[in-house]
Amino acid sequence: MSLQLRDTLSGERRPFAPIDPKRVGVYSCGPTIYGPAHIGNFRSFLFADLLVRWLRASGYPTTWVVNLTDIDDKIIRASKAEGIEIRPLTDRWEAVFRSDAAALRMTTPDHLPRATEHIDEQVNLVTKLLEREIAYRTEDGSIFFRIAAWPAYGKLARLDPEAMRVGERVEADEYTKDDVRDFVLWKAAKEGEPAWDTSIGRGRPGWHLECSAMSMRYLGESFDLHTGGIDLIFPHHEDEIAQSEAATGKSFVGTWLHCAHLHVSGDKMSKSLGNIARVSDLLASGVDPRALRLALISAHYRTALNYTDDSLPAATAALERIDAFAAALTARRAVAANAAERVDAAKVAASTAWDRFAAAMDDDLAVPEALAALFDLIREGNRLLVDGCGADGASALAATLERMDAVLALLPGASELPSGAAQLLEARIAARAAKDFAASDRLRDELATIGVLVEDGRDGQRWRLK
RNA sequence: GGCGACGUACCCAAGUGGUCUAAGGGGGGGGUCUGCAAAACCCCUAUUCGCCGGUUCGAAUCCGGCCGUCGCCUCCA
Repeated sequence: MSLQLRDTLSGERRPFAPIDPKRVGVYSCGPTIYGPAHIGNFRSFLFADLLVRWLRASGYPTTWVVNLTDIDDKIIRASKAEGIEIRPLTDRWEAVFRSDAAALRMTTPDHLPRATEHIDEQVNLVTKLLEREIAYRTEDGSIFFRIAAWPAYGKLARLDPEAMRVGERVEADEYTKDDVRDFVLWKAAKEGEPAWDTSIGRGRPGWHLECSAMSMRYLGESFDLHTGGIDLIFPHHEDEIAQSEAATGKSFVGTWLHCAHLHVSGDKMSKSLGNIARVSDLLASGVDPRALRLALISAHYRTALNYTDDSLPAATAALERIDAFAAALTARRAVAANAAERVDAAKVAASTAWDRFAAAMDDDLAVPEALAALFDLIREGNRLLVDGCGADGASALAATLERMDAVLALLPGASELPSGAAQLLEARIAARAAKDFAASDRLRDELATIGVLVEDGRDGQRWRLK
C-alpha cells in the first residue's frame, strides 16, 4: 500500500501521486507573528510536521515551506499599541515561534519566508493578473481580484459565488470595489502604515497574496501538498487558488489538506471564554513539551481534538510507558547472556508492528492507529523481555521503536546525565553488589532529586530521565 | 437562511456493512513478580456505539426523522 490522502478540493481520498517523486513540495500556512501561538495553531503545524516526516520516511525527498506573515492589520495595530516598529515586533515573535516549534520537535522547515521579504514576487503576481484583466485598480490605488472573471471561484469551499451576494456582510472598509465579493490583492498606502514603492504603486500586499507568491517562489507554479487549518479553506485558500491559477493558467496544488480545530473541554478556544492556551506559557510553566506534542497529535487530523485538563497527565503517563520500555531495551541490549533467546519472536513482533504502523500512516495519516501499533509493540516487547528475549531481540525491537520515532518524535533525546549522576549510578551498582540496600536506596533518592529515575530489574539497574 | 462536520466506556480516542460480544492511551479495581521502590506482565472496568424508526441474512457503520454540539458563509490554525 502506498500513501492515500483525503483532498479537500475533490473531496476524495486518493493515492498520493507526486508531480516529481524526487522533489515533493509541501506548503503550510504558518503563523502571523504578532503574538504567541496557541496549542490550536500548533496542532495544525504538528499535523504538517507529521506529513513531512512521513513523506521523508517513505522515501520522498521533501521540501517544506512555512510562511511567516509579518505584515497585516493585526501586526500594524500591535506595533502602534506598543509604539515600536514592525520589524522588531515580528522578529520577537518569530523567535518565540521558532523556540516553541523546536520544543515541540516540529521539523525545521526548509524555508520560513516572510511576506515583507517577498514583495517583488507578490508584485509580479499582481502584474500578471492586471495584464490579464482579472485584477483591477480602484481610485485609491488598491488592487482587487475580480471574482466575476473567475468562474471556478468557490470550488474549494463549495460556496456558490452567486449566493454570496445575498446576505453579504458589507465590509466597513474604505476601499471601493466593483463587487463586494472581490478580494484585495494590494492595499494602497495609507497614512501611518508601512508601504512599499513598487511598479504597481505604493502600498502593501493583501494577506492571500503572500502565500501564492511564496509557495510558487520556492515550490514552483504547481506543487504537491498545501496544508492549513480548516478555517483557512475560505476565503484564504479559495483566494490563493483563484489568484494563482488565474495568473499561471496552471493547476496550483495537487492535494489540499486541512486540519480540524482543537477544542478546549468541548468549547471553541476563544478570547471571550478565556481558554486560550499558549504554547510558550505552557512550556514556561514546566509542561513537558514531549507530552504536549503527544497530546496534540493523538487525534486524527481531520477530527476535532478535545483538549482537557486530563490531556497532559494522560500524555505524560503514556510517555513514561514509552520511556520505560526504551530504557528496558537499552538495559537488555547491554546484557550478553541469553543473546540468542527469543530473537525470532522479537523480529516478528518488530516487523509486524512496523507494517501496521506504516499502513496506518499511509491511510491518510491515521496517527491514532499508528500509536496503537506503537503501544501494542511495547506490550509485546515487554512480554518478550519478561520471557528472556536476548540482546539481539531487544535490538530488533529498539530499531523499530526508533524507526517509528523518526515520525512521531516522542522518545527522549540523546540522554545526557546531569553532572555527577554517572558516579552516583556507579556507586549504586557497587552498593547493590555489596547488598548494602540502605546505601542503594539513599543513592536512588539522591539521583531522583537531580532528575534521574533508577529502576532495578533482571538486567540490573537501569535509568531514565524524569 | 445556505453549505458542512460530529455525537463510541469515568476521560482522551480509533473503527464507517460481517474478523466488533468495539483498537490504543489515561484513570479505577484485583493479582503475579520483587530486599524496598518503580517498571513490567496477567485479569476485570461499553453484549454496546445520542434517541426513534427503516433497509439488510447481518449496522456503531447505509437511509429517514428527532435531539444535541460545532465549523464555514471575506482576512480565525
